[in-house]
Amino acid sequence: MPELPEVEVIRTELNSKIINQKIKNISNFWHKTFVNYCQELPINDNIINTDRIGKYIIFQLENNYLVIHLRMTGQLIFTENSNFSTKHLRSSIELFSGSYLNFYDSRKFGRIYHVSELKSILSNVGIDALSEDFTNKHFKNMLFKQKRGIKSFLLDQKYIAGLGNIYIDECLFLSGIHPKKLTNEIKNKDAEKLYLNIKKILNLAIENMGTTISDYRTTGGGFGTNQNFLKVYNRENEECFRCNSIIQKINNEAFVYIFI
DNA sequence: CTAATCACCTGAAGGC
DNA sequence: TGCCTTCAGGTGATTA
Repeated sequence: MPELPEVEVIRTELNSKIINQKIKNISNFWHKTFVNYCQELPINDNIINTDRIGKYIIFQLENNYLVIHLRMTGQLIFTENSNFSTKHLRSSIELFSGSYLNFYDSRKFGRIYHVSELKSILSNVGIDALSEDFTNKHFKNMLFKQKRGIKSFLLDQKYIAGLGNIYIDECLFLSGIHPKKLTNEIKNKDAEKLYLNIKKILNLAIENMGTTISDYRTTGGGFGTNQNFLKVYNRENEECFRCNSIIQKINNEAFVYIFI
């Protein structure tokens, strides 16, 4: 499912395609997908810039923003003409260039918000995991103030934004930390290791164009390749690469792995 | 405060 | 073939 790396690949690809393009029309085919907090649709607005916080993609318009969350199955597909599939098409942004940015979403969980202020949507979203302001010190401050399972903490977007099941499992595995380990009991050295692995694994996944397990696609409809390098996610009942024991799943929530 | 559960939705996969 | 159940899991709301 799309997490920070997938969303960042999509944002980067779109950046070169839609900046300085003018919106001609927006068509919506599922009543909940497009959430308009403004008076009108942003027709005739220029797309000035793109940004990303956690799993949210942000299009800065002239006076307001489009904020997109793909949730589980959302896809943003860019096409240069009107010859495209309408299966699972929930929203379509037509540009004056004749191109379309189409939002496909089989499960209908994804959203496009049209807002005049970002805080109306992003007020509960914490610091982006790849932000330069997200430092090791900042991480440890948040970590040691909590007393909860480390995976649950990392999943909570109000502290660190962008991590989901795939990359949390990979980061914890690489750091040798059990997903249910309590945050306040994690050793200083392990916390630092985890911090560095978060940055490392996210950046590697971006280089690999994201992880395609089922629905994630790049804006041209292509697959990522990072699924070929996963060490623990999606490997239930397979042998651990480190100790050869069998990887087990707990509560649909996390993976357990046994160390030598 | 945290944890657990449900709701939102659909399609794929597996059992019978 | 077909019906039924389970599972995938991001987020927000609700309950304990």
